[in-house]
Amino acid sequence: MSNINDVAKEAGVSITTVSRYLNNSYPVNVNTKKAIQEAINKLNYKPNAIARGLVRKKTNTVGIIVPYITNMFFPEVVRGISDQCNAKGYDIILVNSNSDGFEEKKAVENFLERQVDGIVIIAPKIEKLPPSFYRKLNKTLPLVLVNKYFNDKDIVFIYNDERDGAFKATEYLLDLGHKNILFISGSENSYSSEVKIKGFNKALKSRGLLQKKNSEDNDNILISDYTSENTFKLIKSNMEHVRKHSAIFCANDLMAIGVIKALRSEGYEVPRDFSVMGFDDISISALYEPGISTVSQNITSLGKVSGDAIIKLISKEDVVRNQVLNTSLIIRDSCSRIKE
Amino acid sequence: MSNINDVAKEAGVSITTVSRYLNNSYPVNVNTKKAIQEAINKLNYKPNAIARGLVRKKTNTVGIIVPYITNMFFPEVVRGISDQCNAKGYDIILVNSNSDGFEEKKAVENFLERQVDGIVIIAPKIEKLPPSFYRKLNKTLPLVLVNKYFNDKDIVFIYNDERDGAFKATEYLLDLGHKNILFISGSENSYSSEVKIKGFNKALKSRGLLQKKNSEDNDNILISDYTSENTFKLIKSNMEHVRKHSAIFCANDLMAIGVIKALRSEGYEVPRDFSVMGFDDISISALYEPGISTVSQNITSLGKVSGDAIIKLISKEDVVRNQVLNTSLIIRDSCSRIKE
DNA sequence: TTGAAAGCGCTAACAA
DNA sequence: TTGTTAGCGCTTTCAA
Repeated sequence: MSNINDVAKEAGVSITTVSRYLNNSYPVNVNTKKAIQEAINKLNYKPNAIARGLVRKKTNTVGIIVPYITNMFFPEVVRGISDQCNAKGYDIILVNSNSDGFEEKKAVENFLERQVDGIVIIAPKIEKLPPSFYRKLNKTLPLVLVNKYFNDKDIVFIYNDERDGAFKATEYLLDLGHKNILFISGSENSYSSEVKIKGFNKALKSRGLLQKKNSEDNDNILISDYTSENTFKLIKSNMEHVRKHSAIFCANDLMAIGVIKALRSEGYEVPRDFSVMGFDDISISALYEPGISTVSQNITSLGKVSGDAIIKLISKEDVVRNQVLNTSLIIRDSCSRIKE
Repeated sequence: MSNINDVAKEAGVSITTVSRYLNNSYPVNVNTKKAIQEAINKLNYKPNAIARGLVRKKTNTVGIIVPYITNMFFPEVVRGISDQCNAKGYDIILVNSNSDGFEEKKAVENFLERQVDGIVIIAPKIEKLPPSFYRKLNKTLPLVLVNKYFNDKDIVFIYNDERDGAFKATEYLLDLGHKNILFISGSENSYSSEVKIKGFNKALKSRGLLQKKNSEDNDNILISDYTSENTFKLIKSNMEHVRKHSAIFCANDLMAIGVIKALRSEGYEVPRDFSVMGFDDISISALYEPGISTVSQNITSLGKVSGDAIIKLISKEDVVRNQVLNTSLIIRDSCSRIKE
């Protein structure tokens, strides 16, 4: 591997001039330019980004932390961020946290050592890591938090309006005449399930349908785990309870598929006997039969906007602190008007 | 941000001693250790990996190039590589090439400038970039090529035996009594489709069923584009031709779903009227109804083995040059014995 | 338009 | 067990 010295020697100039030519930072004589370029070609020289990063105190790198890269939702977001960053000359260091707060913290510290210019955390573990962690980090370097939110006016948050998505989906079901809607949550106390339940309840309340009880014995909510398999089992073993409802609203599409399969295995048809609504609009939902009505999370623009934001923060441009993206209802074939 | 000088001053020792403590490279007095650690804590010091990389000529980074991060197959591979690398203290720089040879080349050059310790290319564009490109790269630094192969005894290749997978799938169809099998290819002249067609033809030949023709008018092969939508259309507009066959073997699962949907919309049922076989075993295939019989590519171990290989290459350990992983037949419900 | 030299933060050879 | 010093490959003042 040749370095800038070799090039300078070969071209018969000083390394300063080579550097200037490389970076276009000062005028260089045309003939000198030619000589340098020839030397570069001859030696197959490539500037060392590490050395450059050391002196410039800028690595043109952004760190991304993702909970599960295998989760369909996230690669799409990573892709959006990565596209924006690459276009501006930044590279991506990607770390998979397994949705573990400790791993996330380790990744952040590693990023700091690596002198990344900015950090994007997708679905940060705000249930595990205290707000102070993120606040302090946000003071240290450009930071963007994606798809979660807590109250802080200095941090840049970019997320989908899941609450409104759940609200719209519930309204749609209500408009179809369903009065007893069962909600299948994906986890007990996560940010995402709480937000969706809020939207769900808001819609019920607006029609005077919200039962006034403490949340403990909410009997129109069942808790599953975001997987198709376990939701299948959950429905099968709670059929008696399920039968009291005419529509089932699931916190993600995978669970909606589990529900449909369970219902079928009990001899029911969707949407004939039950309406089933999903959330996320993963690619399966369009391919499945029946096509699953769901809430689209606008994943692509989530990534694009996040990538845009981190680049702007790094460039010290203004960025809106709190960007909430619209979700939209995707109507396919898994819901129908209630039979009287 | 404090540096090693600040720590040394604070602890009242030289920077060498701090460095030794940090790297555990030489014995340091217990009290000195304590003083240094206190200084580190007080100043919240983190070693600068860039500076360290410059002098050590090692960045603990591996570059990964992936054609489409949104393609379901690839995140799984990336995950495997990333797990292995992280466990050994390496970070991942990820670049999405859009399966474009030029982008891939740019990414490689960028990696070289960034002084990565090794490069893993998933599905390298060997149809566009000449073998010489990879051979030269392989002489420059540790390189692993995943899921493609060309004849070179110095490069480390890790790939699934797609040929054998296609062979086994075809044999299975043959064993069910199907004599007229239609193959849906995903592209015209790609490595992957050629390899699968070879396996397909080998099975036919072994039963004396291979038509002796030039490949131009192979009338048991239809060319699609790996998407569900276009395969749907292709089947619809070629129904007359399709009807001459009793089984359809698709080069990926998405196309299998497109085929099933098209068949349904023509009033047929799968597997009653046609048997349909996929390839890849993406997660939809288990959830779809009917469950799609397919060839599993062993994606997880593809990533794991690749990650392992690049680390070993970097550590100058021995690595098998040519690792082919077994594919396996996953039998679900989309194929049945032919009706007489 | 060009060059000499300092220095980015760190490691490692050499010396003590 | 510790410190001095050179230098990794580059950018950037300062001076010419």
